[in-house]
Amino acid sequence: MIRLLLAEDQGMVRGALAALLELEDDLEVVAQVARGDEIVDAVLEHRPDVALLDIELPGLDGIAAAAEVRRRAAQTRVLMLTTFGRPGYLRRAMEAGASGFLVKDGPADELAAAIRRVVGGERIVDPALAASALTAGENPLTGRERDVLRAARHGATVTAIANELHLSEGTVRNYLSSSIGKTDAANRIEAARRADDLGWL
Amino acid sequence: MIRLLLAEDQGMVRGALAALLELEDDLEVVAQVARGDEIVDAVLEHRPDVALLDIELPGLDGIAAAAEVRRRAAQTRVLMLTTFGRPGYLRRAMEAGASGFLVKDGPADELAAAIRRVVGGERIVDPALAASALTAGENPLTGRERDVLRAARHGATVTAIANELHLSEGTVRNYLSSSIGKTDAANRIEAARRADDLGWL
DNA sequence: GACCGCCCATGACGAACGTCATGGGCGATC
DNA sequence: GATCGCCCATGACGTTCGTCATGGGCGGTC
Repeated sequence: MIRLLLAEDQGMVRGALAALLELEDDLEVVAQVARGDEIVDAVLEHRPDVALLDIELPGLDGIAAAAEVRRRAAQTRVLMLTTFGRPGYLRRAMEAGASGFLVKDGPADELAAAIRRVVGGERIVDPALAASALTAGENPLTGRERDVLRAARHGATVTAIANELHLSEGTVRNYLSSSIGKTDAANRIEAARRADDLGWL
Repeated sequence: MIRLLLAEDQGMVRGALAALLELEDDLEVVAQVARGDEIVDAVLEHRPDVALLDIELPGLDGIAAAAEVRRRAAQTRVLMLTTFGRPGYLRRAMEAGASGFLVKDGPADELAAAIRRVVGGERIVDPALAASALTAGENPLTGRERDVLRAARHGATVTAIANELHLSEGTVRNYLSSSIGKTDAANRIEAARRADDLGWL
């Protein structure tokens, strides 16, 4: 019997996935959590064989939780399950020690199959996603560049960003300019969008 | 036996929801589709009692599909099931003739309960969402204002928008300006974001 | 027929943005 | 100890953005 932990913030999706997995004779959902910061405690308490983690979760993102799980409960394998197949997500998930990376777009029967393969020691990666992760390359943004792009995502002005990050306005413009260059964008918004799509933020 | 059609673009979520619903003795999923433009044909072919529709679907959005279903197969009731509880979505879904509106955030057992109530002739709406739909009011944007905001969402420049919509640049700036005013925003990006959050685009 | 809202356009002006040059401080690398 | 990357800052310059005034065309309403 393969014991599973399920971390997913949308209640209906979480319940539905649990129903789907319980249909399989060899799978058993032993814990469900809705927040990223509840993952580690639940893993330590229930000791699942596989932790199925969404990435975008309240409290703590799934990738950070994955790293923590690997560190504190090495016998639990981590399988990421996400809506967004962003190259940077895949890269970071793998660096965090995940055993696999699935996008929710795929067919439903792929999930149980992937879980069994992960338990068998395999690492699961969507080939197309792996290719785009390789061509996209490393995240070229520096820490501050990520900061200003994150702040600029929803249309904040230079003044607002400067206040938020305690920087001078000129410095903010400089970081925005270099970020725009690195993302091949025409302006801050396109830069933020591209960086986000690549999982760089 | 309540016969269901399921429209949802993410394969794993669709399969999982089907598994969840099949657990109920009185529910039966008779058709599943991944695209909005496949909904009407599938409804006409399978004649479900309830069509469970996601809103953001490829091909045709779920609200437009709902209107079409009401028109061509009036005995099939429509229950919207979406990730985003946007006031404008709710309003438009109801205007399109939907019998209910659920967000995926809710508990999984709410889904089957809502389906049974919809079959019984009730209309299901999240109270909090209904309140925000009422306070948000009608969509104040004109057709062209929506057009330029949609085009501006991802950082397109005035020149790019003007070319895309075959307008002069001054006209585009005017529409952006009025949209910014109506959304209480400081710039085009914030305006686009707010309008999007309210389901106005 | 007057009025109103939406459409489209032009011109002008101040504010914000994106770029470039320049420079100092700091830790890591060689 | 020199080099390099990242951090932060300033000043200057040209471009784009957001606003306002103004006006014509067009369809619907009172």
